[in-house]
Amino acid sequence: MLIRYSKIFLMQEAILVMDEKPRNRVSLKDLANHLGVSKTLVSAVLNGKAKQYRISEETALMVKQAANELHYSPNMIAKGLRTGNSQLIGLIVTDISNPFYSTISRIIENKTDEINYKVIFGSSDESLVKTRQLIDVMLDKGVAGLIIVPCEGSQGLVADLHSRNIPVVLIDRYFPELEVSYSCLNNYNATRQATIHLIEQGYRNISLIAYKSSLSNIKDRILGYRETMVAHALGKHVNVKSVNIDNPLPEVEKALDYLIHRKGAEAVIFITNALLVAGLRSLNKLNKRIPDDVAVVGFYGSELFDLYYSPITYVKQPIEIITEEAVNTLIDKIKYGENRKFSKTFIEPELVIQQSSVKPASTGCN
Amino acid sequence: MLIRYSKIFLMQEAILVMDEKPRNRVSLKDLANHLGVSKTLVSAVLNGKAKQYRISEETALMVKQAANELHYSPNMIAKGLRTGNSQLIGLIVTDISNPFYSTISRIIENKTDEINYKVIFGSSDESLVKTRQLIDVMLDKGVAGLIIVPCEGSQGLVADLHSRNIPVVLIDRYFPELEVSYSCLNNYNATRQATIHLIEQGYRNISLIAYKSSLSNIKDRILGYRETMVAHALGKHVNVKSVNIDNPLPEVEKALDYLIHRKGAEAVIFITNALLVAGLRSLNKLNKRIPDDVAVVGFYGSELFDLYYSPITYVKQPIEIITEEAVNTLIDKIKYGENRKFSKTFIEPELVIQQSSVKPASTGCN
DNA sequence: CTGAAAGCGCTTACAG
DNA sequence: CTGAAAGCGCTTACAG
Repeated sequence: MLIRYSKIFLMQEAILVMDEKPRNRVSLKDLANHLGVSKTLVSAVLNGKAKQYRISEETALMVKQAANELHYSPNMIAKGLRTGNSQLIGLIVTDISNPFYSTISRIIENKTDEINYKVIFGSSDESLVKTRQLIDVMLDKGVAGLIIVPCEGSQGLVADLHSRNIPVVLIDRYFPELEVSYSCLNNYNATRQATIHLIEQGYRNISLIAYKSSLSNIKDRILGYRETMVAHALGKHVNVKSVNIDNPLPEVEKALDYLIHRKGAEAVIFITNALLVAGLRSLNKLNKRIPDDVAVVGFYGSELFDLYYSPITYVKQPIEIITEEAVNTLIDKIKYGENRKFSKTFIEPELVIQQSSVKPASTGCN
Repeated sequence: MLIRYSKIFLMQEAILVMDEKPRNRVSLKDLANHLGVSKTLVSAVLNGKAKQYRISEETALMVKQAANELHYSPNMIAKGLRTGNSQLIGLIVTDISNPFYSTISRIIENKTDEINYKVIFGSSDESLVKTRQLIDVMLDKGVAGLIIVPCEGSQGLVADLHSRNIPVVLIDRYFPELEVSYSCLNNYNATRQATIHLIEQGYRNISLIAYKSSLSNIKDRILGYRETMVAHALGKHVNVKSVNIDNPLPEVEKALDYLIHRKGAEAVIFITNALLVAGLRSLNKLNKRIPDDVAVVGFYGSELFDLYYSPITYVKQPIEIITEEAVNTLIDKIKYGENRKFSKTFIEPELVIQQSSVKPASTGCN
């Protein structure tokens, strides 16, 4: 084995002396010349248009065989330039290193693989400027369409894309004022379910910790909680604390301290994964036990939460379904044009109930 | 606001009647015509070659202004076809939804952004076939180079890339028999440090749980443990259990049961994050407390492990440094050719010591 | 200082 | 059934 590779290196060095970049790709022209036919013919056969061009089966077979033998593989850049389709789609998320978004990326990868598209991604970090830059670069690269987790204030960018008839689908968040397709969790129902569950467990004084944000997902989550509380005549216990999106820990700690000690909170809903992590840290620091001192419901649980001393109840997002819907919509748009139809999708959440929200020595349902 | 967007939609519909795809990008030609100059001139100016072509400053300024006003932005596909550089780099990881690899992706994104490259990614799922397909597709898309987490048995593919003089850098794993650049953790030292730490804590009967794999990172981790044990005259306590890479949970459980009950293991090192998670689940099930019944050291900790009832000691990978080194090497190769230099980099790990590996009622160091 | 022309590797009317 | 030619939007010798 070792010897074999050494050999390759020796050969390689020899080649290098002659030519710095021996990227010996065989082109359509090479193939055509080799066979003594025209590029048109080869192109037609290799694109499965032999029938349409009424090319004889023998000829077609000959071309295909040669293509295999010579390891011909089409230059997608040239193809893209000619057809205007690079077989690339752009994905703009908040941060690819966030497991939620990397999971979305993976699902998009799987779905687009089937139709031979590749994904180029970018992280916006919730920045409008970065989002704009990413969109521009991706368009320059010739993406056929975009899937975007839109940041706050990016309505204009998205509307612009739409008005230029560029296929775009929003995911995770949407803009109610825009007629741009999206696929999201039903965030209203998510906190609604969480709240009802806590009420059924016998909790009354239920608080919610959120982000300061005008994004649809955040607003809907707050609304779902608030309206459910009011509907159960618990309006007087509605307490929403909104913290800054970056470095939420100190604010969360202060909020929890306040909610528990001043407001008598018996249960807290954390509406994002990062808030939950900050919340658990804070509760440890405040020496509060879950669920004995305070019940907890989170969002989008990591499997590690199952290992917590008090496994955490959380709102599960059917990410796979949400994402697949977005991809399907995008593919549809790429095929038939952006403005053909406007698809809004809300996927229902699932509440995974674990120990953290179950009332100890349960007093039963109300 | 709402009204403004409605208006846009109405206009849009009007346009649509006339033309299905009004992608009104302005091209170099458009710009040249608009200005009454040649494409050559415009191209030179916009590529910062005004000086080189001795173009007057006024002319250059005029061109730049017009480019801004008309929102000209170069078609990278055309540019890529002509120059043979698509400003794209390919990233092949095991699974982009794995936080370790998505973190790598993010760092690569940041680094390549600086030089205006975009990343297309693909997940190999440790499959040779998928790896081959991904490489082919990415090459077809014209990537300027590749960063690869190579799966088992992919030496041939990597060597082939190298011999075709395609810039490639391996990350996380390497093939000692290939002269292909890589950037990895010093895995030997990682388990070495972990083992020494446990020995210093007074543990003697230390086991290790690994994957069945011939990959360098796995082999080095096992070796680091084994040799350190032997060096401390603990060879008789060397116990390595290797489980299957997919669905490790049942095997890990069986292994732990055996190691603890038959072999009297006092401490266990889990050499990947997934193994650690499986290990914690299993220990819970076996009713073993950490570190009282058994001490634990893991790899690449999630911040959630800090929240565990017994915060987990783990080997921290300086992912940022490892990745940046890989990117720098790749960029270098893209600029100067793959075979210019062969860079092997091992980054030193850092052991983050927490409660899970600290001997209770400590008997001190040996 | 500036422009006409060729060509990157494809596809697609068009002509035969 | 098959091929010559144009053209996608760029860059780069080359000529002036």
